Amino acid sequence: MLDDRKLAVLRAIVEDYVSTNEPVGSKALAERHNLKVSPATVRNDMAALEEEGYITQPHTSAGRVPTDKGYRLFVDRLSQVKPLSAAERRAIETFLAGAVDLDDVVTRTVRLLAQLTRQVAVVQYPTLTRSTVRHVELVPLNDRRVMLVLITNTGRVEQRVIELPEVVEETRIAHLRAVLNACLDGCGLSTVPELVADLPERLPVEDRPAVATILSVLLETLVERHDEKIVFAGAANLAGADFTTGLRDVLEALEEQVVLMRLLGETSTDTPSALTVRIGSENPYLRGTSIVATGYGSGDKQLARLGVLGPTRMDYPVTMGAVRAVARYVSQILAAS
Amino acid sequence: MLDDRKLAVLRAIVEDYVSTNEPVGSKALAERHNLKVSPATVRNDMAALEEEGYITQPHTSAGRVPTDKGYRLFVDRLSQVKPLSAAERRAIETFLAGAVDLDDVVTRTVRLLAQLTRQVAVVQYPTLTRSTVRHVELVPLNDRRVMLVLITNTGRVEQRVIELPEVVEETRIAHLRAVLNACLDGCGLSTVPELVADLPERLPVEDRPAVATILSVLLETLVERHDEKIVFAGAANLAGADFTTGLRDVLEALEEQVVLMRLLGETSTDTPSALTVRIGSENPYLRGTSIVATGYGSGDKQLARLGVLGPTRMDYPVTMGAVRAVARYVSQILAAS
DNA sequence: CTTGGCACTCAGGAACACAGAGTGCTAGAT
DNA sequence: ATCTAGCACTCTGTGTTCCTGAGTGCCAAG
Repeated sequence: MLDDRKLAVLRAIVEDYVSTNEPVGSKALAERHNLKVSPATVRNDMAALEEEGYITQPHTSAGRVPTDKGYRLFVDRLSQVKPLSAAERRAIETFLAGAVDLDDVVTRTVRLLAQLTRQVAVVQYPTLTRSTVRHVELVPLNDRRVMLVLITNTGRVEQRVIELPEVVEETRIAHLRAVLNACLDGCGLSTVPELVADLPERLPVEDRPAVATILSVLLETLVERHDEKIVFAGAANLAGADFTTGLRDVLEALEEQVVLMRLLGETSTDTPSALTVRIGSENPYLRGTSIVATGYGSGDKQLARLGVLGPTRMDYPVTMGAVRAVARYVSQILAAS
Repeated sequence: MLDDRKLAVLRAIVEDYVSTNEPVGSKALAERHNLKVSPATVRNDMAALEEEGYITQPHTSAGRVPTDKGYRLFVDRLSQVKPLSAAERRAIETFLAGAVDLDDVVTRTVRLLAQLTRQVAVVQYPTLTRSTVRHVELVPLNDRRVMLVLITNTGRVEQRVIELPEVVEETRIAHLRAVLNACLDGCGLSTVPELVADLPERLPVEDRPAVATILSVLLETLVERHDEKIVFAGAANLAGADFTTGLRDVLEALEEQVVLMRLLGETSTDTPSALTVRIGSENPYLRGTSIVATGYGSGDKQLARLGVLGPTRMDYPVTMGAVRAVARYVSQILAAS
């Protein structure tokens, strides 16, 4: 039903349309790609492809344009992820190498990816719940206030100022800190609630109000950042592109953490390190855009996701190559630190 | 040369043009605002105003449009900052009240301001250099690594992982921490370099390499964040507006910390709490946009600036009211915490 | 199954006319 | 001295028409 030549025609249509942004006709197609057949033959194939829903024409007697379904087939079967050039690889390495902390890694990554793909890049902060506790610190600020600092193995630091219900001596605070660390060090964040559940009972009764306050803040910190922050960069790249859905909608989505989260997160599959591509109407919101995403993280644990958002008419092989490469480098950086 | 009526005409032109986005003609003007003169008279005044450069016509025989100079006069002499409605004030209060830490305050503020003005809001993080040290913490991670945490009176926390040149016992670290805090607590960040200058000499010689490493990181932390981060929100509001300079340029500027910094920062004057307005070509970059900004901060110290960026054709009285109100509320919040 | 030929369709651009809004100017009214 | 009314003029924006060219679908021959 779809023989090799028809697939070749589809591939050619996608490639031409992506690079020219104009509906591609049978004649130009037969010339530019050396299919060794006449335009008329190409037309027949096109008719078949249109019949199947892979391409469409904006108006009667214009060239053809790929549909979402067409792009899908192209991505799945007709294209290969394009590796980056050596120069690009070097650029990535040097750019990411200079990062000083987690914030910096994320910021650099998102900018890098935006620049590399000339699209909007989106990076999710490593999710706390999959991280482990490296250290808990209680810093007395004065006799009624302590600062809780939670450090994770990904280098992320969360802090909260806590008002205590009563004056607590520094030595008690120090003791509590020791207990907390003994209890939590190295444990997964998601296990923290169980681990601290019986903690108040194991401490002197006079400390319980203060402990309860501190623990509730600790748990709140864990919950609050449960689905983690997402940052983006490269919004300027939207200016040129034309979206079927309004530009406004896209910009709004970018500032709406929840929407972004779903766009990125819902793509996660059994093998999170695989590239996932969502094309146009496959997206839950933002029907007019495509998303190329993948997981990243230190070692074998996937911590979070990053990706690129752009118009459906996008150079998928190149974009996929860039996303994959950046994800790998970031994972390396995170593993090293 | 510019009598009261001419000024009234200019005010009317600005107001009409801002609300309709169309060049305003003499007839409509004479009707809508009850200047009690005929269109012909208005025309004479308009001719005078154009002569002086306050208004211009896009093409012969179209209505008039204010020039940058016209807006400037309007802002300086013809308009009053419009206070917010009671409902808006309540909204601000409740929205900002829920903030849990400095990051949260800034994030909420910038979103609030964007929503309130329907423009792009820009908020600069409180500058470290004007803050004071509240606490320095050294957290041993293992025998070769410590984490340096610097807490300021604005609630900002900076942290760095430090690789020590040699193994240092925990007790030594604790001692150094005590010394550092005794030395720095409550001091202005800008005075830190002098204060720690002779510190190595006052400590046992065997600790010096480690101390030197730690101090250099501490100083680096101070310097690096010297000009602070700027965040923005409300980019979606750009979608509707039309900029003389391209939309792309504006989006690029928003992601370019340095440019934003200058746009916000260079407006600072002797009295930083005053509203500053830069109109169109008065801006160093981004000629086609206007910026309404002001300082904010706890107490009488101005810590940083916040503001709004939008098209030159902007409702200045309303925008100025919103910026002023938000700045005041944020200052309150910061002072309270 | 492929190819060449042919009639058909439609978007986009050029040429044109025209209505409407707005102006500048001058002469009269206050 | 200033305001007003009238009038001729100048534009932009819009609607109409026409035309070209790219591209198609179909059919009959290779």
